Amino acid sequence: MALLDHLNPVQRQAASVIDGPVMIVAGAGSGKTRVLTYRIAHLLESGVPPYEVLALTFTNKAAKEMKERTERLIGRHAHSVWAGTFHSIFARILRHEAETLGYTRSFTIYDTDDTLGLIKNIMNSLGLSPQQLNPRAVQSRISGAKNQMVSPREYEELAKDFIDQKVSQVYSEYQPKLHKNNAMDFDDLLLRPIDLFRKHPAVLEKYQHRFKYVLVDEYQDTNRAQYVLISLLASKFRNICVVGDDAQSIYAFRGADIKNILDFERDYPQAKVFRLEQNYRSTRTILAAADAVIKNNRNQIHKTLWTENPAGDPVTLMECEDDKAEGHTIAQKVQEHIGREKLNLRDFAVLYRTNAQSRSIEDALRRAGLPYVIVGGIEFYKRKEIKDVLAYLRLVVNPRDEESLLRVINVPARGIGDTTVDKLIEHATKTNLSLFETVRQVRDIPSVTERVRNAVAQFTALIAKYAELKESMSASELARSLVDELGILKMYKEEQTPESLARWENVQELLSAVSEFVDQNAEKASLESFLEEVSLVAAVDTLVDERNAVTMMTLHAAKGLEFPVVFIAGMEEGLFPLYQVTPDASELEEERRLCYVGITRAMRKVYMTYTRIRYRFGDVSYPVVSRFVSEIPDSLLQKDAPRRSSYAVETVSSLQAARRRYTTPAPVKKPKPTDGFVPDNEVDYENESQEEIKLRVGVYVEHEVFGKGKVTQLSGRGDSAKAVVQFQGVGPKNLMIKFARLRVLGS
DNA sequence: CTGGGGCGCGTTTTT
DNA sequence: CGCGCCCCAG
Repeated sequence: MALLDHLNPVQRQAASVIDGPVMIVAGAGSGKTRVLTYRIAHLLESGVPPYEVLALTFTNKAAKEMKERTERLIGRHAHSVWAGTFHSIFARILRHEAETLGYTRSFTIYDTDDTLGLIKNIMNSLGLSPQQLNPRAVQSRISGAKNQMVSPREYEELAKDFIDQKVSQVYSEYQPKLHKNNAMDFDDLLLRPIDLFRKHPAVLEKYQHRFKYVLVDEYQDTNRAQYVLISLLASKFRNICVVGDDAQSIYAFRGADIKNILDFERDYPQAKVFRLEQNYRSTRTILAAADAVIKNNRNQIHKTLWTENPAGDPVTLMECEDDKAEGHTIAQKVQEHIGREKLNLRDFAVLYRTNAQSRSIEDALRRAGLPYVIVGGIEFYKRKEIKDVLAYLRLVVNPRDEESLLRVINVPARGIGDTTVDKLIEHATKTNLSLFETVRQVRDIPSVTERVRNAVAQFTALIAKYAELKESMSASELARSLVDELGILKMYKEEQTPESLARWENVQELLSAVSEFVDQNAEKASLESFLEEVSLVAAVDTLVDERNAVTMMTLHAAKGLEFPVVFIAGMEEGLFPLYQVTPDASELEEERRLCYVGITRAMRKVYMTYTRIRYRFGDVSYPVVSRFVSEIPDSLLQKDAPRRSSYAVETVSSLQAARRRYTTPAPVKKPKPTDGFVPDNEVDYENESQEEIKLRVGVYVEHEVFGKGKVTQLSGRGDSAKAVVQFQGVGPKNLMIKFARLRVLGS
């Protein structure tokens, strides 16, 4: 049987037209990835060398899946295909061409936290206080401008209002500063290649020949810069194939332009367009519900998705008293399903609009003993202790990286305080030297005391030492040795709080991640490449399929995934659709597309929940059910009886909760889940809850630091529960129970 | 210069 | 409600 015989007729055509521009409009669940992989396989079978094929995606996970599936079809040959995210592919190209652009190939990639820090520093030097101008707003405007390819100069001309003028000032400093730091932000990873290609036609031509066949996944999510980049690369051979679904465009907020997909036929008049409209994933009811919602969008290419699947169950809507009841209801439904059908925990997904919603659901699942994984949330690589170590590694690789320098110059505390740092910066500005140079020549600054000079000198010697060791040590040896020398692990270990122990674990986890990276990438495993990979991992990338657990994530993170049973929590006006004031039409349409994405993740069953009382920002609201629910006809909807909140006695799962909150292993290659909970043998839950229950006023307890004492007062519930304990010889202390690790001694 | 405590702030979604 | 940041005391 020939390769393409496994496809339906439209899929087959879409996969077999090799030359010229092709657009595949692929509805949800219509076998998009299948077509893409078969298309690549077919290209290779037709004699196209794998290294001439470039497949661009938005997440590493999607790229990896595409590659693996192609390899499964036609073998190792497919391994040399260039498949990756926009950002990682162009970062790779930029490493090769860095010198042409005035960077070194060791340039650092700044994530949003790093750039925010940079923006704050610039604002500070310009005398702009964060009160008068929110640094985050500045950041978002600068990034927006860059996505639209508006230069600092152009921005200045366009800036009319007061805020834009200030932003313009910052932007004008920002870009040169990045360059000076030998650093690029996420936007630069797309913009600098455009610069490169435009200024150096020979380089462009080299890559045009390199990538004769370009495929783009999730084309509806491309922004202006990505669009230009694709056009440049494909303009010579015009073998470009884009796949997308305008109904699933959910990233307009960060510059994705739905016009890119709508205009494809105009850009490439000879383009062949294929529509994949048969859905293989969902029941008829689910599709009908999704369609009923999306058709309220005016701005939409009309599509008729159909399926041969059975009608299936209606969508179930469940009203809950509050978020606690909501979590409880979800947990209960999961258990019901598992008791009734042959379903695994991994068959369930709980989707929500905002990460903040996860907590109450988490609590409920934990209480029900249901293992779960959270995709995203507070990410591993954004944790303070991790960022600190990474900043050292970055500095070793790229001493011009001023943000990293400032981050760690006094971490762990070595007596170089703000005053000293200000002096250093001032001196650097005056002498026009880089900050690292200035720091190296600290002896020339008279106002710095001898003691501080020595501290600074030691710091630079440390960095210099590792910069040299880098030539003879593997990345993992270097990281281990640096961390040891810094005494970071020791410091966290000695602090003996649950947070610090969790940080200790995280740093250990980071070191294992480096080792693993080195093991898996052999001679290619430079420190630079490790750092790059780390900067470019997305939350979804860390989702492990092997783990049997309920998956929790935002609706955004769920795109591209599918689950037999899907819960969408928080179907409330204001929350989903999310808005602060009155939403404008286009924002509302994006929210609606997000709802469409959510519903179409489900294969067999969709549950929606909403609450009558919602706690947000610490106060209450009494939301009304989301308009998206109302858009689903009654014939497809089944309303469950309202759920009361459960008034069961609350037990505080102290240690466990605290540790979990601060421990989030998610290393690079074979990542562990970003967050979650798996009952295991390490902790005895029974005992733990018992201790909690026994915690009453009058009881004697023991604390690791304060010693023995008597509980005199209890307040709060759940994670915020506190106890006042009268310690012998120490006096009264107000403690958060979840952190305090109190050992109950008896009455 | 460091650390702790208190205040005020924001809070969408992500490469 | 939780976190980050600032200020204050040591």
